[in-house]
Parts: sequence; structure tokens; C-alpha cells
Amino acid sequence: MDQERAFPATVERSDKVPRTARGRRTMQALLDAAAAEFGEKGFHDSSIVSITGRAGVALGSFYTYFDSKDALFRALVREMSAQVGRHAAASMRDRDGTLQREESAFRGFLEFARAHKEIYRIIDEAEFADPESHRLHYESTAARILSRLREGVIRGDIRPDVEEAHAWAIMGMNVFLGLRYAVWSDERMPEDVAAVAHSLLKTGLSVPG
Amino acid sequence: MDQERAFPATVERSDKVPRTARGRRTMQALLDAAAAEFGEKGFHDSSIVSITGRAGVALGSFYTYFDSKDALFRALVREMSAQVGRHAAASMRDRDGTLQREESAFRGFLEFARAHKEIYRIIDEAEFADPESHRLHYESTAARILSRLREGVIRGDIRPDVEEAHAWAIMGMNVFLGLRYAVWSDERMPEDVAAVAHSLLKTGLSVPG
Amino acid sequence: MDQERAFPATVERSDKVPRTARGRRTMQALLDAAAAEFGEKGFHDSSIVSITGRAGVALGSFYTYFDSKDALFRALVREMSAQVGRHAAASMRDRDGTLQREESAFRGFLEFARAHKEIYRIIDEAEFADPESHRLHYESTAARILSRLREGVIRGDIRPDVEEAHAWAIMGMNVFLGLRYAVWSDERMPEDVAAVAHSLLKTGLSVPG
Amino acid sequence: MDQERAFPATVERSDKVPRTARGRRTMQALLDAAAAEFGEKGFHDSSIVSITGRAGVALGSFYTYFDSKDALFRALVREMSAQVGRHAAASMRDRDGTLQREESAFRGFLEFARAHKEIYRIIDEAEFADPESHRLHYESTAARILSRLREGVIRGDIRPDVEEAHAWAIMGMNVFLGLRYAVWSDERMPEDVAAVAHSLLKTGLSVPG
DNA sequence: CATGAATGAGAGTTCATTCAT
DNA sequence: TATGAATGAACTCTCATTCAT
Repeated sequence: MDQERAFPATVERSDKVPRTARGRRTMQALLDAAAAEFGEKGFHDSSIVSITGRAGVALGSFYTYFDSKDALFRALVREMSAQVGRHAAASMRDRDGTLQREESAFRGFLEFARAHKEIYRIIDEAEFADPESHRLHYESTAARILSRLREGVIRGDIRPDVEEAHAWAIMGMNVFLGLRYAVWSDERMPEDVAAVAHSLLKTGLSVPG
Repeated sequence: MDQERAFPATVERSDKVPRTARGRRTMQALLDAAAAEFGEKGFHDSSIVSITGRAGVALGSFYTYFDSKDALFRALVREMSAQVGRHAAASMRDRDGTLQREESAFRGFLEFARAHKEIYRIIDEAEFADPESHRLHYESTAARILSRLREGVIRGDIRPDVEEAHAWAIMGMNVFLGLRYAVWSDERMPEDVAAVAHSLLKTGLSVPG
Repeated sequence: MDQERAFPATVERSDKVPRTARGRRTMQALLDAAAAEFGEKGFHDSSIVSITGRAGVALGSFYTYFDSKDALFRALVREMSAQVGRHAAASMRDRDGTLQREESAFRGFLEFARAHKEIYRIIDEAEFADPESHRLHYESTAARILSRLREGVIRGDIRPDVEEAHAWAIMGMNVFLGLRYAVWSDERMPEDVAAVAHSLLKTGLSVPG
Repeated sequence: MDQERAFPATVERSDKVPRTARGRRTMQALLDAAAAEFGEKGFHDSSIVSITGRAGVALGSFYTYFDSKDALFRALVREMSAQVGRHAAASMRDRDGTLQREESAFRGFLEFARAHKEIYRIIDEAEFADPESHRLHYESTAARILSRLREGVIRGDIRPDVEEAHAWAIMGMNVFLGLRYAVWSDERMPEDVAAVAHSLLKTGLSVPG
């Protein structure tokens, strides 16, 4: 976790691997430009000319590094999905209770989303431009949440009947609170928002007794 | 509520109002075709030729009723947003507790989403194709949830500290559970899923005591 | 001349002759609307919907009275060409010298152009939309000027070597002075401008002697 | 002046500047094709497909060099306006009297118009397709004529009362004589026509005495 | 005679992708 | 590896004209 690179990092399994240092620089420039472009304009309003323009390389060079516009988008989505996961995990260590660890993870996610609002847009748009990655992102995120909850059951601080639906519920909460309080507005501190979510998850909304 | 029309209904304030019965039929055919097309292919992969083809009318007829592809999409998004709201409200009556009413509303939403999966895609894609409507949809949905929670505070069955963030959390839960269990798969019954969400909201996930 | 109708008058040889009084009114409304529309927007930016809209009649009614957009334009051009000729002629009577009569005719033309600036545009555009009428307009105008000059030769106040080219020269002068001082700007009085043209035609521009 | 290129020359400030020799050739081919097409069919009946077809390049290549059909037309109009001016100026040198110099300029203009009849049509049509350039063309042409006349006043061979209207009168004469004897028909030699215009400007049409 | 919905060819324009240099 | 010109399918939108009512 500590050796986490600054976003956006290189894409792990790109279609074409640059062989020279110069090639690596060009590819990285294209990836950075694409993240900015897709985040600002969305997939369809982004164009290869514009991306290569931002990156300061010739139009034709794009195809030296990526097979297509779609391939580039897919690469970005997977990378960002991984980054979001890594970042949440990185924020999670050494808290006592299971839900407290979830709270930390969510706070980390909120901080990350504030800093990289374009990620939201790109992952959301994957629903249309790269449905497979989109599905994978949410399924693996939910799976991670669920396995943590199950550890909590064993540990004894989580209700024994937790199941996949609870993980999806938590993920949905987190995503929408992130949209509202990290992407659309910065008005509230991540720790406040995370605390609200935590108390909801801990005891629910009913009046006690 | 009872006289609610089947989706997709006519769009209330379309740009051009047909003056004859034939015109009304054509416009309706275009709206139905557009809902299907946008739901299947998404906004950008949908084309006017294809929509008019489905509707069985000539290409040019599209522009007799809509100013542009965007205008049609906006009209659809607003109509669907309204429909989702109406449907949830319609499913909500005569339950005792506040969270039980939310459970009913959510079950109604799940049933509606199962029957009209394209709505999900269309409203989601509005984030890119019609951001204003998208924002409006979620803001007004959250506002409705919040006002119901506040009534619960007065009634005495909801924690007095509820606030906007709780409404967004509930909405996020509902949307993601709907995506998972109404759109992506029909494997679970709406009432089961709604019950899971209800128990989470009622007492949280911690082990009692 | 005295019974000259107000512009724009009915078109002499229209493709379709209305049989009822109501029909005549509708046709006239279309002609008036077309003159305004063509004058403002030019032939290509004018549309039948817009013309029928101005005229307050249904789109389909257009084809009850005209065979096509081109036919209407041709009808207008010919009518306007005739009007310009009639108006110049009407302003020409009872002056003594040949060039003084030309001066009067030109002054009349300038007044007419000031009052109906759209005529200029419509006749000019006929070069592209109805070349035959355009050519006919200028050829017949030049022919009229030439025949008047030749009368002047007989009368003895015009150089005996006048020929067609002189008529075209006078017409060109008149048209451009009209464009400059009647259409583009009203800053100078028609009689001033006509006087300048007259003195040029009378003695030329050289210093005498 | 002597090294003047044959019409149509390259357009000085086009929207997009080709960076390679091949690009320059393509752009030139498009300009030549456009001049021919606009001259033959007029602005509205000309199409990009047809222009690119004449030029022997793909449709899309058009937009590598021009922003739009209008932009290309504007570029052509301005270039042609400049060419007409340059050509008239080039034919004017070393004659004695002011009106003799005008005669030379006019003869040069007639020769140019005979060789490039499409220029007439293109500049005329600018009245509708690019009004600003059209106005500019005639205003600057008139201004040049007027300043030459004023030099004649100082030199002593032109009436002291010459003014803008005289310049417009001369320009109108020239344009219409050009239309009649250079564009519509080649029947008369440019020097004859220019001589007629010259004698009119010199002494007018009245019988002397 | 009036109406306005329906038609569809055709226009300008965009842009992912290919390719010669 | 880098360049940018070239390509053409695909798209949205317009509008003169036809026609059923």
C-alpha cells in the first residue's frame, strides 16, 4: 500500500507495451491526457485528436500505444477501479471494530474522490462504454465488503445473518454519499460524512428501545 | 395514483404538440420507440433512423415532434424520473411505521425496476446526456425521503438526528440493490430484498447488546 | 400610370388562378409574405413554412396557388421588374431635355428603391435563382434607356454615336448609386444623387476647355 | 504586380495551414475546385461532395483545410476581391490623364473578367452568402477610384466637385459593362468597350455646344 | 379550398482509424 | 517511433413537396 503510485498510474495490461523510455513517456502522457479528457467531457465527447493534443503528441502516435478509443477507456476504467480499491484498503488498517474499519475505508474513499472527481465520472460512464469492467468493479468491491463483514461475524461484532445484499447496500450508500459530498460539493468534511454512515450502519435509524 | 398509466406515458410538455389524433399516435410511437432504443443501446449508440424505424415512421417525422435527439432524451428522462417517483409513492400507503413505509416504497420501486429495466439505464445515462435532469432527479428523490424521515421524527419512530445525508444513504442503498437484484438479475423476490434493506435501516448491522 | 397599384401587386401570369374571392385573398397574402421573406432572408434561407406562417395560411395551401418555391420566386421577380420599370416611367413625364428626363426617371427609381429595399435584393438574387428573368430584366431596362437616348439623338440633344453600351453604362450607374444611396443608406436625398448622375452624363468629368 | 500568379491563387489567411507539401497541394486542389464549382453552380447548389469530387480528394479531407463551406466561400471572395483590385491596378500604370488611367484600369478589368467569368458570379453572390465581404469589396473599390479622381483634381484634369457618388457611378458603369461585354458575351473587344466608357466619362452624352 | 402530418433525398459535419513519409 | 494527411461511414437535421382528411 505504501508504495502506491500517484494517480493516474500506468496501465497494467495494456495492449501494446512500449519498448523504449521515450515510448513509456509518450504512453504515460496519453494516459494522463485521457483521464483528464474523459473526466471532463465524458467518453463520447472526448476525441482522439483532443487527447493527443493535450498529450502533445501526434494523432497517429495514439495507435502506437492503444488499439482503439475503447481499449484506452477500458484500460483506464480498470486502472481506476483498482486504484479506488487500493485507496480504500490503504485507509482501513488498525481500527478495532469491523464497522469502524468500514468507516475508515469510506473516509479514505471520500478523500480520494474529492481529489480525483473524474474517477467517478469515468467509472459511472463505464456502464455504457465498458459494461464488463463496470460490472466487475462493483462486483469485486461488493465481494470485498462482504468478506470483511463475514470476518466481523466470526469476530463477533457483526450480525450473523449478513449476506451479499448488505454489501451492496453499503456500497450504494458509499457511492451516493460520495457523489453528493465529494463530487458535487465539498461542503462537508469526509470524516463527518463517514461518521453519519457509520452510525447508520451501527444501530440503524429507529429510536432505540 | 390508482389511475397511473402504464410506462411509458405521454410526455407532458413536449416541444411540439400534435393537433390531430394521427399526430398523437405518431408521437406516442416515437416516444415508445425511443424508450426502448435508449434503454437497449444507450444514448450515443441510438440513432434517429433507428428510432423512427422502430416507430414505423419516416425519418423526417421525428422533427415534427421533437426539436432534436437531445430534446427527446430530456423529455424521456424527466418523464421517467416522475414515473419512478409516482410509482414509489403509490406503493407506500397504509403501513404503520416510517421505516415500514420506506420498505413498501422500496419494494414498489424494485417491482417497477424489474418491469422497466431500461429506466435505470436511461436515468443513469442522463448523468452525461442531460446532467441537469439527472441532478434534479436525485435531489428531489432525496428530498422526498428526507421529509418522510422527518415526519417519522415527529411521530417518534425515527432518530431525531436524521439529516440529508441519511436520505442520500437510503437512496444509494435502494439504487444499488435495485441495480443488483432488479436489473442485473431477477433471482430474488422484491419483498426479500426490501426486507433486508429494512432490517439494516431499522437496527443496523452490529450485534445487539 | 396613375392607376398603378400599391406594391406588391398580383402576379400577372401565375401558375394557378384562384376562382373565388377567398382564394384571391389567400394568394395575395402569400405573395406579400413571400416578398417580405425573400427580401429579408434571401431565396435559400426563405422557407415555405415561414412564408405560409407569415401569411397566416396552412403549409399545404401554398401548393394550391404555386407550383413550387421557384415558381413563386420567378413570379415575384417578374412582377418587381415590371414595377421598377413602371415606376421609373411614371416619374419621367414632362421634362424638356432627354437627359433631364433620365434624371427624373432615376430620381423616381431612387425613391422607389428607398421605399422597397427588398426589391433590390430580390432582383439581384434572381441572377442565381432565376437567371432568365434576371437577364430579361436588365436587357429590357437597357433597351428602354437606349430607345430614349435615340429619340434624343433625333431631337438633337444627344450625341449621335450613342449605342447599347451607353445604355448599360447608365443602368450600371443608376443601379450602383441606388444600392449605395437608397438601399445601404438614406443619408442623401434622391434629387441630390440624381443631380450628380445627371451632371456626369451631361458633360462628363473632365475640366471644361 | 508582374509576378502575379494566375487565378485562383492561394488564400492568404486560411483557417488551417497545411504543414506538408502534400497538404499544400490538396488545399490548392480544393480551392481551385471550389472556385470552379461556385462559379458554375452558385453557392447553394454547390456541395462539399462535389467540390471534393472535383478536387479528387475524400470528403473528409475538406475539413482538414476549411472549417465550413461558408468559411471556404469567404476565403474565396476575399481572395478574388483582392485579385480584381490587383489586376486593375496592374493595368493602370503610365498613362497621362486621370481618365485615361481609368480607361486602362477598366480595360484590364474587362480582360480579367473575360478570363475568369466565375469571379463575377462569386462576388455577386457574396451579397447573400457573405454580405460583409461583398460590402467591403465595393466600398474599397469605390474608395480607390475616388482617391484617383481626387489626384486628378489636384493635377487639374478632373472637375473639382468630384465626390464619392462619382466613384460609385464609375464603378457601376464598369461592373455592368463587364457583365454585358465580358461575362455574357465576348462579342466586343475590351478596348472598344473601355473607349466608350472613357468618352462618356470625358465629355458626357450631350451634344457639344 | 384548407389543413397539417408524412415523406425522404440530400445537405453539412464529425471523427475513429489507416497509411505514406 | 513519430507524424499528420487522408479516408469514408455514419450521423443529425432541413425542407420542398405530397396527400389523406
